[in-house]
Amino acid sequence: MFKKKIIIIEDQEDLRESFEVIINGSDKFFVQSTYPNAEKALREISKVRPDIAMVDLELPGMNGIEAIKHIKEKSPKTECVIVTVYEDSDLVFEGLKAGAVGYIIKNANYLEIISALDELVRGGSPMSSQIARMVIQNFHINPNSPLSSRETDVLKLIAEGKSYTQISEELFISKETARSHIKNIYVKLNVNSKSEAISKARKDHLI
Amino acid sequence: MFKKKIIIIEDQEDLRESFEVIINGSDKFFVQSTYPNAEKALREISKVRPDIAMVDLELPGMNGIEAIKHIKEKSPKTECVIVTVYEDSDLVFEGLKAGAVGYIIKNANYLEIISALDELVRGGSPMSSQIARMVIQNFHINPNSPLSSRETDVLKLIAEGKSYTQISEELFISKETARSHIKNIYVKLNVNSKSEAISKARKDHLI
DNA sequence: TAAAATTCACCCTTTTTGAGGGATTGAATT
DNA sequence: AATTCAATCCCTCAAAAAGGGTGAATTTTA
Repeated sequence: MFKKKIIIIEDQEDLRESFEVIINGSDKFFVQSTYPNAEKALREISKVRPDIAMVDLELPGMNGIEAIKHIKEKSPKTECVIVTVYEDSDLVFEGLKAGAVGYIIKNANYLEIISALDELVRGGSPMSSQIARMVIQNFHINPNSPLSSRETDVLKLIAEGKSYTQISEELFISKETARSHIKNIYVKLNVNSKSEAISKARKDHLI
Repeated sequence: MFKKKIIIIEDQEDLRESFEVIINGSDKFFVQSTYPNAEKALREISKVRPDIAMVDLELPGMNGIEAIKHIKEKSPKTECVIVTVYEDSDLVFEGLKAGAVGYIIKNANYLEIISALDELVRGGSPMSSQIARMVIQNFHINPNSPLSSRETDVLKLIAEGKSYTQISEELFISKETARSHIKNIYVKLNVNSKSEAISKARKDHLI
């Protein structure tokens, strides 16, 4: 088994060093290099290609969210872990959306850090259940939808880019019926085009 | 503080009863009623309106996934928890997508069950880090996209239902350029319409 | 330097869209 | 019993959009 190559992007020197010591003390991981900001890390990421990047969310210059996006662009196989003081914040959620697969709390102890990294390489995502809830709620549909179930069916197909004709074929109704539903959807959502309907539907989690 | 009202939908009588005993032994929860299948539960759900529904995934008749969907329709405020033997499966993931907010393993002990329910009422989602990974990977984009960044920009707008003209306006390019990009997208994705492009893009997490 | 990405133009035909109308049936609620 | 709502279907019309083909200039990047 090869040790997993890790880089650390963290502006606080003490933290950077304590993480390094802890990780280098393990038998599964080693720290390849550390960076005080995202810019310096991004300059080398393509050559270094680490297995794991630990990214602080609050960095001078480019913030952690943007850093994660760039890392995933330049080195897609690198798994990003958020390092944060705030256990449960929207910021962590943004980081996960940007491409991170989990996060580590700044004041975590040796065991917590190593076990989080362990979970990671075993294909898991270390995160609190609060964050997990935020994540899954993102693809739960809104139970207070103003639309009828048939209208929701139609809207889903609209969101897949289907035309009136295609929708009518998939739902075994006439094209005119599909158009009727769509007109009613427009009235209920207060929009007047497919694209507006899709935007509103996604924003309000109607589909 | 009122105790949280729970219903259990589980076909195995022994499990149903042991869950009931465990939960009724806690000071924060009580079992209002139990059901051996989804159909019977759904007949009463609108009147009972439990705070929490514990739903087995493998039920005779209607399965747990469908049951969860129906529960969320009829009683949106009821939080569904999956009860399953398989800790990490696509089935659990499907249940979460259907509207569940977490899951409990069938052979969990008293403490695990109560702490999972506790996490739930505190706004968390009890789940393993393996499941968490599956969940977040659902909104990570594919780093091996065949599309250029500009093409991806265009595709995102297509997925919002935008027309050639709207796309050109939003990206400050001419309509013909937008068409060019779209034609190239069609070739790269091997499709020949907007709807096909959207389907493929979503399936492959290109957007 | 060569390849890829980004930009734009003009040809063409067919389909779709959105805005107006209106109508019927059946189920659920009051 | 009355009424509302969902779901189904039909019509017209003009404007917009879509999709296919072909070619080419410019910039960026590997």
